Amino acid sequence: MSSEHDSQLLKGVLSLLLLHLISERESYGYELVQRLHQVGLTEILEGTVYPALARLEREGRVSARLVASNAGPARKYYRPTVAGRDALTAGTADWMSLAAVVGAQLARRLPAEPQEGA
Amino acid sequence: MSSEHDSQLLKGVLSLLLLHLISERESYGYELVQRLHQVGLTEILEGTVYPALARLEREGRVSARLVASNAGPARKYYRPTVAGRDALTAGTADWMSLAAVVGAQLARRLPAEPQEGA
DNA sequence: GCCAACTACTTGACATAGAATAGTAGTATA
DNA sequence: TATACTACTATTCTATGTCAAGTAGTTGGC
Repeated sequence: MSSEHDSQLLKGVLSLLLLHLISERESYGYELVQRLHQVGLTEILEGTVYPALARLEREGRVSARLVASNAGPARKYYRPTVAGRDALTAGTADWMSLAAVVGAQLARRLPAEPQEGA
Repeated sequence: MSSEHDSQLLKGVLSLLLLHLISERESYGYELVQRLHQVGLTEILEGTVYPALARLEREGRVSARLVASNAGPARKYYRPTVAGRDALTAGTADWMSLAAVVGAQLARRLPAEPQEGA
């Protein structure tokens, strides 16, 4: 349902999600795209994820290591650095507090509509 | 607390909030900045809100009328158009569903931490 | 009547980050 | 060696928030 013209809404959230996912389990770009699709973000493309990972690496929030694959080119596995975990914690708090405000405002428009996103 | 380096997190959300606020009550730019500050978004500047309103107007999502003020220049009062209300409804649904996913993911990082953002 | 202060809106240069698209390269299989 | 799938890289475009400055109307002190 919906989630077709998010575009801007994803800004800033994607890097947070990526940090979270690799913090749950070391992962590589291609797989991260699939994991994002699995949790419902089906419109996120490789061309969005790879640059985001490169940004995170350049900023020192994730570290990467190449691991040979038996089904294609080597995979670049990412895991958060200490700075990455800090950023994730801070970013999560940021997002939570903004979401609380936004949610409180926008929720008024959906008086008692059942949500199935949980 | 926090809400200091949101920057990107606000993308797309601001126009939604503006549509919501003027849909609650017709309002003008200067006042909208103050209303945003009141609900907790204290870092939003005029230079952010006015261009956002101009964009919404250019896109036909809000209409504006000038009303003379007794304490300064004329105020430009905004209210949503039909397209604006549609955009608000669609955008709210979009945000809610994204927030559900993001919240479900990120919430795991804060097992039982009390939130005071409500 | 002029100047300061406050209200309110406008504008333009800038940075960030996601979208779109294409391209490169490794492995396997036929 | 050609095809298909996996996986990463590179380039360009665009939307939108930030920053900073500026315009203009009203009021009040002097």
